[in-house]
Amino acid sequence: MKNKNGNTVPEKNIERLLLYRRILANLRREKKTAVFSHQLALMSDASPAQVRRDFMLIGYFGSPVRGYDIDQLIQSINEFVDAQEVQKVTLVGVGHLGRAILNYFQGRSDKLAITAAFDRNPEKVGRVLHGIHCYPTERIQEIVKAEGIDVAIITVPESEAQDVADRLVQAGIRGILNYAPIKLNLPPEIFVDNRDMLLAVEKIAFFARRRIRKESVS
Amino acid sequence: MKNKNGNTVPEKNIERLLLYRRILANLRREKKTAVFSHQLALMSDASPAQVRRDFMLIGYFGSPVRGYDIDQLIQSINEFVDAQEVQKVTLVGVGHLGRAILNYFQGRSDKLAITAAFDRNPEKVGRVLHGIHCYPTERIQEIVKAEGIDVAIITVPESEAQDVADRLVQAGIRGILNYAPIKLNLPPEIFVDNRDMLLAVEKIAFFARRRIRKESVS
DNA sequence: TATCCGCTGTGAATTTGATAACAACGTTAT
DNA sequence: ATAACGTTGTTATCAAATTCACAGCGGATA
Ligand SMILES: NC(=O)c1ccc[n+]([C@@H]2O[C@H](COP(=O)([O-])OP(=O)(O)OC[C@H]3O[C@@H](n4cnc5c(N)ncnc54)[C@H](O)[C@@H]3O)[C@@H](O)[C@H]2O)c1
Ligand SMILES: NC(=O)c1ccc[n+]([C@@H]2O[C@H](COP(=O)([O-])OP(=O)(O)OC[C@H]3O[C@@H](n4cnc5c(N)ncnc54)[C@H](O)[C@@H]3O)[C@@H](O)[C@H]2O)c1
Repeated sequence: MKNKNGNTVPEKNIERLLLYRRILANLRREKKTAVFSHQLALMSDASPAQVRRDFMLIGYFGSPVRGYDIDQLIQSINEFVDAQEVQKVTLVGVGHLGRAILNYFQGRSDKLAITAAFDRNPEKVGRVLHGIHCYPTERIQEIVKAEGIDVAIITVPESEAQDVADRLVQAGIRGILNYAPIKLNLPPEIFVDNRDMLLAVEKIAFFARRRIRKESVS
Repeated sequence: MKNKNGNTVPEKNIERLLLYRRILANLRREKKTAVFSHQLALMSDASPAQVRRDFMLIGYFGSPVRGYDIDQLIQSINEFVDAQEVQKVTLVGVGHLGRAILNYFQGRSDKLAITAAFDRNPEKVGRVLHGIHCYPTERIQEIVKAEGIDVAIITVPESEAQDVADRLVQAGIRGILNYAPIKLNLPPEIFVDNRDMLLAVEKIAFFARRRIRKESVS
């Protein structure tokens, strides 16, 4: 969690870098080859100064005349945020939400791959859903360790989430994306991101009433 | 948009207040009647001082001896964040993700209700999914206006999202929860929250790799 | 009674994050 | 030539968010 200067990298910087990367990939598809900070700023709801600061962080330098070379910039972001090899991801709880996510994830990233799913429902175990093999929950320890998976997505019911999380951590997982509406109690070195759709709608409902002009990204 | 002191309310404060409310509701179910700031802090990953500051914002005062009365505190948060009447929500795109969300949402909130869904697939139109009637996309304008819906959840494919968002705004929507991986171009008074699962996993993968194991001191 | 205790509410201090501002520098126009 | 231009990298400034730290208080203790 330290950058080359020995300081910790703030979460927000990483979020923005990942967003820039997606935008850049789209621009490249449109045959663009270079971009200025103010253009990226518009497309990402950041300020031009912030865009430039973010690129300072990863040590990429643009040209005052041509701006940022899109291919090189993507490459620099890749080097900063990606692992050397593909990082493996697992999903636990192949229900409504789990299947939607498996479906969405497929082929979207070349540096992340969901390589196994788990469920405790015997009807789902053994099947292949959206290209992913589904194993029984009991085999989490075995398979996560064998495959070297280090990120997990939890989409089991609220009541099961803590238990599943404990097993995953036991098996060596380092980061969790948790969709169950509950705070997981885990050791501090595990990076957890909670995604609660109900809290999100409640927040939007609040600001929709109050007419705040703002856009948030996550 | 303004609190009692005339200042705009930061998004983060609202997020935390909504989280406290959920935690408080759980505590009440366990027959607890009061809680201290340091207890809430533990359960919400905030600091005790921050918890107290958040309650300053909504003007609720606890007792140094008994702490915060759970029922009263919930009531105060309700008064601050909830609308007078139920706020109506719609969902557009009843696919994998859309159905998962309809399923999850049902009966979870008494101040928010999904009262209509939309899809352009004739097979889905006219059906009732998870208790919600599904209408054709062409009727967005008509039904959103008639029902007075002011928040929308977008779960259509990327290529359709901007068009759907434009229609919704046209129909009077004030806030959008957008699950399509694209930045919506909308007037600034519309509150938009983008939820991108892929960016989330990328971020977690980054910190999962980099997070330093905290050594326990013995 | 007097003393101690643990918590709240909050002003002040600190930390963190965002913006402004500008020197430096190729490019273009004249 | 050289002046004007537009953008970058970066420092200085500003703003927001968080934490600190402590007065004040009601209850418990002796
Ligand atoms: N954050 C969001 O946007 C959002 C949206 C919808 C649902 N959710 C949450 O996601 C979770 C799943 O929702 P859903 O609608 O997909 O539910 P679901 O019932 O359709 O799916 C749950 C799946 O988990 C499996 N499961 C249950 N216990 C398990 C265990 N111990 N180990 C492995 N698998 C187990 C079940 O067999 C089932 O396949 C719930 O916690 C729900 O609250 C979140
Ligand atoms: N952020 C996340 O976590 C996440 C996860 C999964 C999917 N997604 C995104 O959510 C969206 C939906 O994903 P999905 O897996 O449910 O896809 P899906 O194909 O299963 O569902 C899409 C639905 O939208 C309907 N639709 C298409 N065009 C429409 C239009 N113009 N008006 C109304 N309805 C229309 C289709 O008929 C279908 O029912 C996609 O944009 C996907 O990228 C996001």
